[in-house]
Amino acid sequence: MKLYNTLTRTRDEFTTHEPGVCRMYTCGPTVYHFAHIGNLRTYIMEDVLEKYLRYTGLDVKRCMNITDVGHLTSDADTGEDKMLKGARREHKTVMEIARFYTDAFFADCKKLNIRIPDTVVPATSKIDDFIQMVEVLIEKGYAYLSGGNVYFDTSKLDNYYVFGNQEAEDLAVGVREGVEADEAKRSKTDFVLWFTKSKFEDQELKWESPWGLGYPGWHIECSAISVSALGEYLDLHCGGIDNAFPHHTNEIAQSEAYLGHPWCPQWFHVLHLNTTSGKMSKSSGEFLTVSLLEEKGYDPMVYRLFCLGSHYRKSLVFSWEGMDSTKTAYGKLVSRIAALDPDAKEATDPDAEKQTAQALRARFAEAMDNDLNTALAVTALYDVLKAKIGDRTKLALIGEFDSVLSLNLLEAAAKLREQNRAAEAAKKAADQTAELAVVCRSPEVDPETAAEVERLIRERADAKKAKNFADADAIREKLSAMGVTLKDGKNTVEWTKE
RNA sequence: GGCGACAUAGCCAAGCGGUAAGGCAGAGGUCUGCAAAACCUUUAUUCCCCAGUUCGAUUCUGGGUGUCGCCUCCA
Repeated sequence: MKLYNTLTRTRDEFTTHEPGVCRMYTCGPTVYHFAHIGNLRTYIMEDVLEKYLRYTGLDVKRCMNITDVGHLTSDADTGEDKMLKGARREHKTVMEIARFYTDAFFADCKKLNIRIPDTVVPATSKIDDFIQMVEVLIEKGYAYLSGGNVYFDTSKLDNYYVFGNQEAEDLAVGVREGVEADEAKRSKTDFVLWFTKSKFEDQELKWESPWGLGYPGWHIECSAISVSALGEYLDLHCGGIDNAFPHHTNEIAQSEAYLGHPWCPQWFHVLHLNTTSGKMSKSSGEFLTVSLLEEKGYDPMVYRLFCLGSHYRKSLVFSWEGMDSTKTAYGKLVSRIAALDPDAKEATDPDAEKQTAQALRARFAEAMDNDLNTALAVTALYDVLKAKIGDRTKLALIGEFDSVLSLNLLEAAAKLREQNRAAEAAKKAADQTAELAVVCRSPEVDPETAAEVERLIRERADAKKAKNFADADAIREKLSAMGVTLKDGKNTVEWTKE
């Protein structure tokens, strides 16, 4: 498989240190707020990558950290979030807040079919490891104490800017407002390993350390957690593109200084989800969550398909128009799969069938092998549907591909097939008795509304029978205003509600 | 100021030197009192602009233009 590597800036053949095993690390969320769908784009793409690596037969050992320390009370997010405000009002501790948003994050992952990594490590559970790593860095001469904090000395490295061709002099310190140069640093690229002088006044979590009461720097947690969970040789490190610098750059500096040898050869970065006005972020712009998408009537799978429709290394612009078109596409895809017969007869020419299936499989693999081309992998789904092979083979292939894409295709199709069967039965019964059957296709509608809708539908049917089409259309208009869509059959009317 | 990415139909999007996938929307058709849904058919002589390399460039090179991101909160 070829995968773009931010370190080499080329698409490299993906290899692992130990054959057959892939050690994969993912930067997890900072749990002081709900994850927005832009954060989740990165996790979706990483999830597809992990699942595809498994699909190719690799034993993936994956670890993710949870940042529950150090950034919980920065000034960027004061008073913005009601939950956080509420938590404060209710005198909840920072740990309770972290717990709450960690659970919320995993709940979102579940909705989006994102597999939870084997090992999930909250930063606060590994403070001893961080301290030990910082001690070693000081011992080895890579770190120094200044102004109460421990800093990493970037001047000790031969190559610090691994992800860019930037020179230290070209870095503009304080480009962003509110960022001040730290006078205690020897060099402006140095970064903090351990704080005892908190820059956040209400920092709640502090631990004893050889350098005094304090808390770890932002970068040390990923280095320490990764080494302790996955060992000295990592195969693949993932994260959002914004982490490339400074977070990942600093991780490499720390880890390699600590280990004394090269650490991770392959870096996978997902580009951002943008809104039309710019980047979606916690501190600015539109903030969209999975729950909000659901409230607006979008199945989380629609968002997953939206993400899969474009390449992870291109920034993706979110739009409601795009979501609508994806929603339609997803619905059609599921209904085409539902139309396949799971009990279809065996193929008449099994060899030809096998050959075609193999070609389709190859097309899927070729797409994914080519730097995770998920858009083409989705197209492979359509290729399966169009192929001249039996329904059972089609369903098997779709199931196989969906073990990687995780769009819930088979489950959604089975559900729809069940609904179709029920509607079919009602239709048959109606045809026999020649009485109108009203079939509701939106089971979540409350009984009162459903009864009212049914009453109107019957009224309309009577008007139609009397050839009073104006009244019939008026009733349909009324229903349409209620968000109800009708589908007329011979002796049945099926309806759905938004 | 420095570093980096991207530009393909009305919209989203693939394409990695051999003559423009796929999805959505649109158009035409079947069905229907009219609709809706579903299904079938159809939709880019051309890929931001200008040079160059090549038998051949959307793909490679150089130069423009535009959009976006990063430069110590960020996925």
